[in-house]
Amino acid sequence: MIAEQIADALRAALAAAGLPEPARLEVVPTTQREHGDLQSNVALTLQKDVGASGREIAGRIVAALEASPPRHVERIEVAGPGFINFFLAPTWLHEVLSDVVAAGEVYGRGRSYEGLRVNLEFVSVNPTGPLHAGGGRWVAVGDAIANLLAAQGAVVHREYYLNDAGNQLDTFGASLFARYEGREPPEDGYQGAYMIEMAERMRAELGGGVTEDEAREWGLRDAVAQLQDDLGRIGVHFDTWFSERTLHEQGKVAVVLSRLAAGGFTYERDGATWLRSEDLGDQRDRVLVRSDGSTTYLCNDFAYHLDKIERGWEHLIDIWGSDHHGQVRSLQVGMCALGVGTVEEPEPEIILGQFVTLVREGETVRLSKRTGNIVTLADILDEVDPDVARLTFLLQGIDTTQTFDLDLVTSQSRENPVYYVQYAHARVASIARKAAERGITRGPLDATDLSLLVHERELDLLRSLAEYPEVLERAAILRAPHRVATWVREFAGRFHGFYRDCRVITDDAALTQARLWLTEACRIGLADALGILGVSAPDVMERLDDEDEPE
RNA sequence: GCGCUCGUAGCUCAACGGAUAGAGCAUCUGACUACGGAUCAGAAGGUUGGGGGUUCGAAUCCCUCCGAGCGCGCCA
Repeated sequence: MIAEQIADALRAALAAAGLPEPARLEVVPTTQREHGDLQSNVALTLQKDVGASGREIAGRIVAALEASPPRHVERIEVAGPGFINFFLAPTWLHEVLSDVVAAGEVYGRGRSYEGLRVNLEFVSVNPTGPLHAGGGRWVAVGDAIANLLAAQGAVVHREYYLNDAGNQLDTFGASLFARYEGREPPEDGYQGAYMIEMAERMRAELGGGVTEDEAREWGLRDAVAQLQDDLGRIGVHFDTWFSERTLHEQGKVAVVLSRLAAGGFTYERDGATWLRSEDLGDQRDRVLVRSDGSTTYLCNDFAYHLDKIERGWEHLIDIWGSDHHGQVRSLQVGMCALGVGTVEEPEPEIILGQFVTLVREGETVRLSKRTGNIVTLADILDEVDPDVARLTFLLQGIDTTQTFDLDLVTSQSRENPVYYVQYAHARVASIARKAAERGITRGPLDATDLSLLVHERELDLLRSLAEYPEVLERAAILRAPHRVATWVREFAGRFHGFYRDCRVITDDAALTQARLWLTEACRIGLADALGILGVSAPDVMERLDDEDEPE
């Protein structure tokens, strides 16, 4: 990579000029063309240590650099308060094209997490009903993060934690049973209309004489089947559906309790067993075993996360809704007491996501599975492509609440950015088809004169491709798939601009060859980024007619 | 009351502590009888909620105030 080459040259120049080397030496793309291609702030960071102005230090560095200029560098200048700007010859971008094509499907992959065995748990909503629309955010984000980590060499396991034990399920069972018997569900039960349909299906399948226990079990299986169906429709597969019950059946919860007790982390009060979590850094102590002998969710969660470690996963990541932020510390300090993770690097890592606000006709739609006012993910998928749903959820970072306008996403789904990006991909494929029709095929890359690619549009595409590996790496490290979405939208925009200004198939055979290879590199970038996001990259898109235009 | 998260164009959102804060939508003006017009070019739109501080440099880090969301159970 050119940035590393220049960073190396900078280090040599610093040594030659008798200057110290900063802890972090940055060489990054410029934000403005007139500043060149790459910039370094190294002189600015040294001002205090060296006791000279940024411009003065930069001047000394540049003088040393120019004694033996790095490859591809045409010009170096000192700008502003002391930035060092590098103006590169287009040849560096032609090498990028070769790199992309040579790497093919693995272009952009990194090794930040090479070999790390990661267990990523996400979605994990209670099996008491369908996935609601906002849950789609966790589905899309979790799957994309899994892809990002895998692209950095991690071995990623997607896991769904099935809360098939505990109060929620009992309440759910009681509600279903009540509907089955034609009664209203309990006051604190599940009131949703889907429960009535579920009860009818159960009656059709099992007939009469069903007990409450049987109803709960049937409902559980039915709800899980629905969840799996919804997830299948949006194209997400979980490697493990982990049953909470097995933790109890295999005595894993009891083991956790005895280990914590043996470590002196627990005490008895008011007939309950408490964890000394405040001493460990939590806001207060937490109950592990209630006075009725049952274990709390937190206690079970310790057993669950310990089990993940025992199954061989080195790093645990959970994606939670922000309403659970109060539990993060409790879980992490407890795991620490159990010998998993440290204060500095706690396990599990928790990614907190803000909620989705659904808006319909300008009004916020309040969701509640309990009261039954629910818009499901399936409802959304009935109206839009899974690709549209996925990308919509991936457009923005998860640390702010997302407004999901149902009217916009459904009635104007054709204006969704997903089509903008997919269209770029389809255009590449279309060019290839058109070339084939005319009997033009790509020759060997090493026999292609890439130096013909000098149009600003062409160079912009290659600049984007050059940055892509770093975009992927940062997105993985920051757990921020929206960065990939941002990149691919910009890249698609650059492709559309190129398409307009640079005709690929022309009478100029040499230029046609070079541009065909360029479009191939673009295809690789588009397809890979879409793949990371879990969005398909079609070769053909349905033609839109004017009659389809909504008025 | 205490804690967590957030506040950027009319709207929805970007922006490794970097130079003049960027896109899309909406609005306005334009574009090839063309490799697919689900496209492209341009205009307009900002005191980054307010105020302090840290430093060469702050939307970003710290403090404070204002506003929003969410937590603070022997619920999950």
